[in-house]
Amino acid sequence: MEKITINDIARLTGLSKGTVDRVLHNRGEVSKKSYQKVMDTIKELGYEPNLYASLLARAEQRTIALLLPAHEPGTYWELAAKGEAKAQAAIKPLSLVTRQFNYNQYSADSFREACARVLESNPAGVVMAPMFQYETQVFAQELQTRSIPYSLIDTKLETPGYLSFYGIPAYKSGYLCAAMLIGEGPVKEVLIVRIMRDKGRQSDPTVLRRSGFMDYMLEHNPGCTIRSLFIDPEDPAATDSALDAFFDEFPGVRHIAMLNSRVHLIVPFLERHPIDIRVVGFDNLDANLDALRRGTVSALIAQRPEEQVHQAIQALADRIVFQRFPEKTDNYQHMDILIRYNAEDY
Amino acid sequence: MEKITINDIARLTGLSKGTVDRVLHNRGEVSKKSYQKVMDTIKELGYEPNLYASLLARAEQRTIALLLPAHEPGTYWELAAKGEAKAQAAIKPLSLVTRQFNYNQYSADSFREACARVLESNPAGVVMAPMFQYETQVFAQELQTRSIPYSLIDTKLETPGYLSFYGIPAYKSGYLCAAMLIGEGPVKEVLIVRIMRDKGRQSDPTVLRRSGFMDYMLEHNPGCTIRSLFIDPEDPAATDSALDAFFDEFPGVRHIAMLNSRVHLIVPFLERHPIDIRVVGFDNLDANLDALRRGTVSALIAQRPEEQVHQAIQALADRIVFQRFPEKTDNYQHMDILIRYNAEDY
DNA sequence: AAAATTTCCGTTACCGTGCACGGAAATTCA
DNA sequence: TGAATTTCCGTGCACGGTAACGGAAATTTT
Repeated sequence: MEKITINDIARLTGLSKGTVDRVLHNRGEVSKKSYQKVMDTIKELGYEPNLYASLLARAEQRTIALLLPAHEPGTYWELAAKGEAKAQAAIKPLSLVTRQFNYNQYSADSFREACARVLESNPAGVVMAPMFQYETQVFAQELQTRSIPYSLIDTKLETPGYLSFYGIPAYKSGYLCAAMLIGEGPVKEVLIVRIMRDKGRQSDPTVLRRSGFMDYMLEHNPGCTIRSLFIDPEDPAATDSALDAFFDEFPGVRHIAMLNSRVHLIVPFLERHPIDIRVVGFDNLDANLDALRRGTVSALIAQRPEEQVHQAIQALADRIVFQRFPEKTDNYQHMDILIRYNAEDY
Repeated sequence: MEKITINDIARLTGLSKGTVDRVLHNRGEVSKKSYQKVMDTIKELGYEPNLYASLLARAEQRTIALLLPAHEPGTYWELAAKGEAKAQAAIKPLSLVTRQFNYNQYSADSFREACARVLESNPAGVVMAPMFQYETQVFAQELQTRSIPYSLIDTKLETPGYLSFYGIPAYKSGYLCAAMLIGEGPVKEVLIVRIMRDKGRQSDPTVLRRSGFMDYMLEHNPGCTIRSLFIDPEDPAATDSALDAFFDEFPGVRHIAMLNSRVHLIVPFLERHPIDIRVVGFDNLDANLDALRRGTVSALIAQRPEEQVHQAIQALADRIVFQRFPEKTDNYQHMDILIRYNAEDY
């Protein structure tokens, strides 16, 4: 089981390793005859280049671009950004670094502009959390022509030739949310609190999540009335009064779901009005975890965005450095259920 | 931002790279003074060895030994063994391989014998799931004198100089189990099904788990009667009749907990007797997951043993190859709550 | 046919570490 | 004090590829 090296090939073909190298990277300047001879004996001996030697000789640092929505402290995308740090450490020994590019998740223009910046940086790979179907496709197309591999996280938009996807199944997460909210028991009415800005937009995962929620309700609790209330994350006072007005009108509601990461927005209201309400939300933001530990929120469904970026970066690194392709393209992750008693070590 | 190499260190200290190398791998033959000087400038310049060059130069394979209880198909320890495969792939580029050594978890002799085999194989590191306090300490001692780093998983026994521990907090897991079983509601009586063989043994995590369970009951439901039933995993018929007898005597019981991974053992009984019983168990064995999906088991608390071995191996690899020490020695993992609706993508 | 190109290939100096080998300096022994 | 060890350290090759450089051979141009 001897290791075949480039020198063996050179010796056997009667050529020099310089020529063999030229063949391997087909950068020309080799006669047809020599080319064939080298290719043949490579195949015959099953030669495989030594990655380390190759990387050592090249010794350049390549970078993986991270294309994420801009994030304020304490918001969902900040969690994702945290995964970058972990991944950094892991890929550093591979001479890879990451670099983050942000865009405004409510502006396609800003996304386009961020894409341009990414391309300009000439990355070895890209991890992105896409929001805009069309723009993302255009970008993916461009990446493909430049043969830059890319992975998707969070939202799986249909784009050509992505290396891998990491995220939770959106529909099922809504279904699970409903199950956590009402269980099997009959409930007369539930409230879904939604974000005003999302009203027109209806991003893909939000729609799917709500549809999973609705289906669970239909299957397990068809008689239940589902009410909606829109709040403005920028305006806590308005949020409070909207909730006040809502409970004036529908005082019997005892179950609230929020299908996004913003459940902490309604926590102040809930804690001022000591009615026993069951509340289920998403994602392990610090503010959410605090509310969970205090008992104001009953359960959270968490999707570990840190893990998503971590794994996506890892997959890209494997592809870039080792030419390894992931076994599965679509990696749906486990949805974590957090309650008061298992949130501590999270 | 120039890359610091071993030559830079040599030049700056006025020594040769041979000496620097000896310091880096502390294989002696270096005077105290030189050692200090090298260490200082390494730290000062933030030198990090080039992985590729190192691997290229060495090109030998070292092995990490995995010391686990022997596992039949479909048992808890089989899950742990699965983590080995994942870790294999990750550490392969580091010229590391893993090798598994098994012992009978009910025989200290067999453990001792397995330890001997591990030592004989001269591993670069050891990951072990210990069961026997005394024997484990002896073994750990021996590893230390040979300066072989080791990590613990699953059960944290007090041993000298372990590199890291990965597992779930045993006490809290029992507490959580009780919470999942009865929630806040008052319950008159619950049944804990236990494994006969464990009766005398009382391994550390089992005791802690039960005590967490009891404390939750005491705090949230003091009036509840807690009954125990011992079953023999080797004898399904006896298990069935024991359960039959139990429910003849206490027909009112509607809540069952099993504080180990064997909840699947009582599933056949439960599915033949269509009483609406809430059942909570541990660990994502296939048989348990199936029962969960069918609704026979209400919830499982999973501890991802695959992750435990994976991370433990990774930590060891970091230590062995990069001389990097983990930030935290004790890594308590998150306890996953599995119910019917989030078990699919697990 | 000589000169000018072009094509093709071998040589060689790296890349950053690991480690065997041998020798100088310091220490211990006789 | 000289010999024998021991301690400590430098030298130099190996690991397997990469790519610049320059030169010989083949081809084209004048």
